[in-house]
Amino acid sequence: MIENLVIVESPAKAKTIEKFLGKDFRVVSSFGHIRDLSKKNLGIDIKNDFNPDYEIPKEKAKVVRELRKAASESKNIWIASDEDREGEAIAWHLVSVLKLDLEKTRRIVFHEITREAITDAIQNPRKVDLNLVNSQQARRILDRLVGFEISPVLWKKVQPSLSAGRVQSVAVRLIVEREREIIAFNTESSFRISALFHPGRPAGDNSLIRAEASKRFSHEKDAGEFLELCAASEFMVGNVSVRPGTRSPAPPFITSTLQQEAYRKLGFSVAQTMAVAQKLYEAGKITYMRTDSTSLSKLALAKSREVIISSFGEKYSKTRQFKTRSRGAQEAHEAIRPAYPDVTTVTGNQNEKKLYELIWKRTIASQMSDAETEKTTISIDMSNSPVIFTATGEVIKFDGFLKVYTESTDHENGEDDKLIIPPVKKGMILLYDSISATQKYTVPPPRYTEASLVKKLEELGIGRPSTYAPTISTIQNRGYVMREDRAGEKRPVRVLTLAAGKITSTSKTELAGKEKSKLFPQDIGMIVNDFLMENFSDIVDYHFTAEVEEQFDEIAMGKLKWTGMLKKFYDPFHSKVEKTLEIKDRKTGVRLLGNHPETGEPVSVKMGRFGPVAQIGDAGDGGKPRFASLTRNQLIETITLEEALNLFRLPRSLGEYEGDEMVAGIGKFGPWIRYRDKFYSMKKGVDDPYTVTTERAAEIIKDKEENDRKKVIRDFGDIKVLNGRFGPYITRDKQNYRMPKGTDPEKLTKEDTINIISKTETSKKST
DNA sequence: CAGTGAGCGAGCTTCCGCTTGACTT
Repeated sequence: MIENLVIVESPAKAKTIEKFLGKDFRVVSSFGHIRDLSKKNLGIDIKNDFNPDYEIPKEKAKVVRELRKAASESKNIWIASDEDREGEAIAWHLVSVLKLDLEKTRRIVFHEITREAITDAIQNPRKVDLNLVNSQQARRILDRLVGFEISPVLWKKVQPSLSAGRVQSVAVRLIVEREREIIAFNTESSFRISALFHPGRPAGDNSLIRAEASKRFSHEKDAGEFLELCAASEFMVGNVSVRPGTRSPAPPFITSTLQQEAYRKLGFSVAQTMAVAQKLYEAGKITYMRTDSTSLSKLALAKSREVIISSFGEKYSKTRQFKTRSRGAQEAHEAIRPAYPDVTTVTGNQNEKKLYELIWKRTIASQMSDAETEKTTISIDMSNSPVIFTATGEVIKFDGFLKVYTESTDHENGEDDKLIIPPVKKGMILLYDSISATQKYTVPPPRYTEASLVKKLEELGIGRPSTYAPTISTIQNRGYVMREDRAGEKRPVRVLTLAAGKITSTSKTELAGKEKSKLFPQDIGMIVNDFLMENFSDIVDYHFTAEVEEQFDEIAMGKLKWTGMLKKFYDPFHSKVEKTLEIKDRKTGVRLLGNHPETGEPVSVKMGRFGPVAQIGDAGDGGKPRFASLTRNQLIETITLEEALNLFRLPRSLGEYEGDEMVAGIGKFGPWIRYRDKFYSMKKGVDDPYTVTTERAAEIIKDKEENDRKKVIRDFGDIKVLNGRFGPYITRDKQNYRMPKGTDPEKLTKEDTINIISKTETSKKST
């Protein structure tokens, strides 16, 4: 018999805690929730006060078996699941599944994983808080009702296998609406005037002052006239102001900020960040990575202080505790920090090292002094114009936390790098080195990255640390959005430059609209979003989660009955579901583009059975419409009549090669040529399926065939020795086998290859 | 891997939030 059994959620936590408790304690883990609503159907008896039908999922059967055994062998049971709504529910399910006594079971919580906190927790047990449990049940049931009643409506009225939910549908809405802002955006350009001044004779770069004019000019002509004014003007220093300032460090990482910074500084996807952090956590190198709290344990504060003082000196230390800002935070864990702040680097792969270093720097910097700065602003007046030039410069007087870490921003171009301003006085005459008018374009709002979407969701209080990464996967798996790159387009930039009294004009180009790893909505995402906006606007409302969260809080405080809250939500919601099911037609997002210029038939685009499709003509009156699939990057919302008509030019015949026809088309993976039932890819950026000639097509086929011939080194019928991207290999039944080192592929016999294959097969089985 | 786009019907899909392995390649 074991004296005491402690149940926690995470096995890594169990291991740590066991070390702190004596041998009278055994610590086991529940691996999160052990029970959930039935998977097969709704899992809720609506008529019977929303009575939930809980079951133990298959993958949890083993854990539950082991927990039951451990419980039966123990005298006292302590449930130490996390101190939040979900943790309380886990405790309650454990009581129920392990058939414990609700009155006798000791519920304890650790605010941090330190000996002190754990001993303190053991001395202050309480009972399971049923109000908190009920608020979790309300949350769980509401999410199930929303997801499992709206999704089937989508299957009937839009497309099978789609999904909707309180969290994912808002994530999609954000992306769709941002795209529409970008589509509607009108790019304008104006001329921005910047100048380089110097006091008297130029004395090298150090004495140059970079200043910007207060006025911008819409047209090149006006900008040119202003430069002429400048050529004839005298420049004099107006005001000089020197102001001290401070900069403070960012709070320690929580899940969302870690995801953002790992994306900005290391280029990690949200899922990748979580996977690497999980490794570090399991290895005991960092604290728990799914958290919404910025607070640090007393121990971490003290340790960080020691590290800072010994590395940088007393002056650099400033112990601080940050208030958690995020909405709906439940603060069951600490911030994400190094388990041992005195450990600066860790072993492990490159990504683990990089992420650890980032976490270490952020934590340490948060406990360091403010940086002290001095900001200088001077204005420069013109003798013949009211336009004023302004120059700003900043110097760091004391670096403080900046010694270790600076937070990145989402703005890619850090063009406002602060320069040092040489000492100047009011009334001093300045000479220009050069003054230029540069064409600047306005930019549309940026598309979301995975990380910036997480940031936005968190601001809205939607989703939890454990669900940000899965939510982003879900909306991509459903095809609602895709993470993509765009090459961007070149556009002209006009520059006028005044130097030594002469104005010259030049033309440059810049790249506009280049995108890397951004979230683009797809047609089906836009259609589903519009459908939800039309029929379930309250569910996809940005405030919906915040409003129900308020009610969950009231349930937790015992001020509101959870079944009553659900009824009040469900009745009007369900009648909307019923009403929406009465809609006759499927929503296809159909858009009429105009009429065919020759036949006059209507041309439209819509979501078809196999994806977005363009259509010429109607099906009624025995008419046979023609169809063509849209290509990647074309949207139903933005495609033009001309682009749609162009789609019908493919597939097109390219003439004959050695007596057989060649056909060009565009597929999922780019343009192709079909010849004798085989497909040949066209070269990206070289060949265009609309214009490729018969000769060029024949050449592509010849090249490919020659490459294929080179590819086969030995041919033994069912077994072949081939030349691949990574060198020679053996293939049989679509299975590939590596060549042992030092073999000459030309000399292989069939026997040899069979030997190699059987050797690889047996070594595979043994692992 | 790429082409399809008639219609019917059975059986399937789906949520959010807590936790990690056990599976494949």
